[in-house]
Amino acid sequence: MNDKFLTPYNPTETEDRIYTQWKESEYFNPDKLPSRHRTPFTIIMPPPNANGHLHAGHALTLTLQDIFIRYKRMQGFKALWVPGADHAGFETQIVYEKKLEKEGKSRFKMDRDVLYKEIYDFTMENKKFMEHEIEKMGSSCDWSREKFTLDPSVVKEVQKTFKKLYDDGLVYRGSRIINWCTKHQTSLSDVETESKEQKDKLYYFKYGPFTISTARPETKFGDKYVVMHPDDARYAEYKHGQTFELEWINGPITATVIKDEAIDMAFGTGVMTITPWHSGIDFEIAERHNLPKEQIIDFVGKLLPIAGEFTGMKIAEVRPKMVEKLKEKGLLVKIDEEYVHSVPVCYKCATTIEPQVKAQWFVKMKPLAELALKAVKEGRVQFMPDNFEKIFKYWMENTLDWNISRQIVWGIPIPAKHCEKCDEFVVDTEDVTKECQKCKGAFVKDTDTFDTWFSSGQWPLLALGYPDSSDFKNFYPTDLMETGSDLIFKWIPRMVIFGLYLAGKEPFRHVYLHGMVNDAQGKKMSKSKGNVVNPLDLIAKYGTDALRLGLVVGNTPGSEISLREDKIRGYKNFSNKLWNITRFVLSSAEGEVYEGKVQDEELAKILVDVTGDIENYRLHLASEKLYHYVWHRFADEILEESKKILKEGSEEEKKERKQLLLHILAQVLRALHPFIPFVTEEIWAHMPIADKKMLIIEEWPGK
RNA sequence: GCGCGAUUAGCUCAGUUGGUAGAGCAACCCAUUUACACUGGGAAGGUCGCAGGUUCGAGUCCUGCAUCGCGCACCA
Repeated sequence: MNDKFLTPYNPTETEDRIYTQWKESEYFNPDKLPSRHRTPFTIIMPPPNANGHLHAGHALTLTLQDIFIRYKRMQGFKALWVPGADHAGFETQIVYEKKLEKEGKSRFKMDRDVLYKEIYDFTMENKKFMEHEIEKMGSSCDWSREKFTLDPSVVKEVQKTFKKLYDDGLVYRGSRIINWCTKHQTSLSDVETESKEQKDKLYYFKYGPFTISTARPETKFGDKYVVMHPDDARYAEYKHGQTFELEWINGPITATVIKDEAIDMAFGTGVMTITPWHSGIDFEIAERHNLPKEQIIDFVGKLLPIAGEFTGMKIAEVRPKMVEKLKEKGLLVKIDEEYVHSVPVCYKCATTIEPQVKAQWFVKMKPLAELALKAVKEGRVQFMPDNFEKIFKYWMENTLDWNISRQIVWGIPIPAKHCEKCDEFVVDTEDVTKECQKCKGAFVKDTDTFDTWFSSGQWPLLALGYPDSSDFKNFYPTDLMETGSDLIFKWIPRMVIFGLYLAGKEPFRHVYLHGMVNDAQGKKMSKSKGNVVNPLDLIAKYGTDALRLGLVVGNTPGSEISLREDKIRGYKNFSNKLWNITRFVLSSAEGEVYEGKVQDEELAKILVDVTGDIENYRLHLASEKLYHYVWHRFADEILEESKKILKEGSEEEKKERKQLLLHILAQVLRALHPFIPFVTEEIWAHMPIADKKMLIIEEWPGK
């Protein structure tokens, strides 16, 4: 027996060496697998952001995907797992802006090209860390196929998709209400905002014969339309279109009555004035009745000249001052101090979103969402756990047009131009149009970039080299998409849509969504709370195998998991237990070669069970069953009873028992390999088995 | 306001089709160098959130309620 089993298992010493062996074997590459591997099984890795280090959530997703890939590879599938890296437009730009802030710089004072180059270098540097960490997790992904979301071929294809959507009438440029982050100076899509509940004051003002209420008096300077529900009996005497004179903030104005069903009669007085430039609802009302829109607040959050004496002031400053002024004019009716409502905030900096009207590129979602909805209803895309199907459908039935323009440099440029003179625009992927056909003015390139999710949404296609590559022909549609449940809106629907729209086929058949990884007390990890767990620290202490098992056992699909160190420590002990079992088996069976003749019905039955569990995405059960069998059945009982047989049995009984021990150990190593690949591969190398291959391509033991 | 999820041992969580409650950790007792102390054996610990219902039988199915968490909407 090898002396190495005389000392406890050392993950740190083992893991990097084994990973190198796997890489050298080239078995991560499906084209290099032995001939028994014919039917493709494909997973596209959700590309981690290339702007920093991996967190616990990455550790979980990589573990789950690697388990499925290794399992399928052992079963004889032509397993492909495509790794990637995401430039993560807005998020990376924010990370870099924070870095600039620390250095006392601002991106708004920098040349665009210089800034782009700096973020590019920063990203390339961080991409290396991220890739190294994917390797540390034991991920058996095919590095020869790795893609980056800013690879020239990817950029080109994303721009072509934009052109195609435009030609098909599914992308349009429009001046519509958008979510504007005054800190980051960019528009955001609806999924890039969050709701924040807060308590504000609700002000009631006299507006001619009416009393209106508002939480945002500072937007009211230009309000000239007063709106009420057509069925509201209280205001039946006022007719739609009727005008009246009134005294308002900065003097007398003429206002018009508008009747619209969007008004909630139960709210406040049932009457409101509208500010179409700074409110989604008001914008819609204005659109319906063809009313003018006027900007009150500029893009940095300061009042425009329409505010008269308040021009140039910030919102927070203006609000009390103008309320005071209205009070002096006798127009303040009352103030409700306890008005609790939610406001949209930037999901990254929590700055309150200022709705603005701005010319942007939009994707017309309804016809595309219908494609996705149909695919899900027909079962061509299935969710695990299946309650996500309901959420997906609801979302697809209630889509808003998607703003894909971002006013940031870090991203894929939108291939469009507009005329300096008349604002005519043109989509130009080849950069050939120089002059406006309408007015002969000069065209300038759009400086906006795409929403990251516009390119990420096409990732299953792009990662496989859509449209012409052989990989795309061989491996699309993919089999499984494993990602966090928080991406059910941001990402999953967009991938389904683009897959169906561009390739005519759903991008994946199954979606497995894991829950968020929380700290030991079940609290969300965040830098501000200081409870962030770094997977690399855990790997250094307990080994990757232990971390992987700790993330998988008892973790049901979709539900949150509390990451506790004592649990991971327990699974480090399991690796060592397996190590010592091997020590006992190999020393007991010294000189014996595994003949593969014995069977063990009990184990065979468990392996059938485990196989069923994995097939049905019950990894938490599969892993626990194996753990329990190895520790409490194989070690505690079978090994113990073997001691007596090996000591007192006949020669025949001894030989049979040795074969049985080798058999169980071999089967258990195979079955555990997807879960704890390092220690099993290491032990496998010392098994007395003739003509064995590396464990990574050995046959899966269950039926 | 609408929707989703959770509520099971001290803690963190399993419990696949309804058939006398499980794991890991912690705590308790015993064993003291055993393949493994990163160990073994043992014992203890739960009216499965509450109230009804269906059933021969409910942690599991149905209804209602409560508490916690999350998402969406409104956000005048």
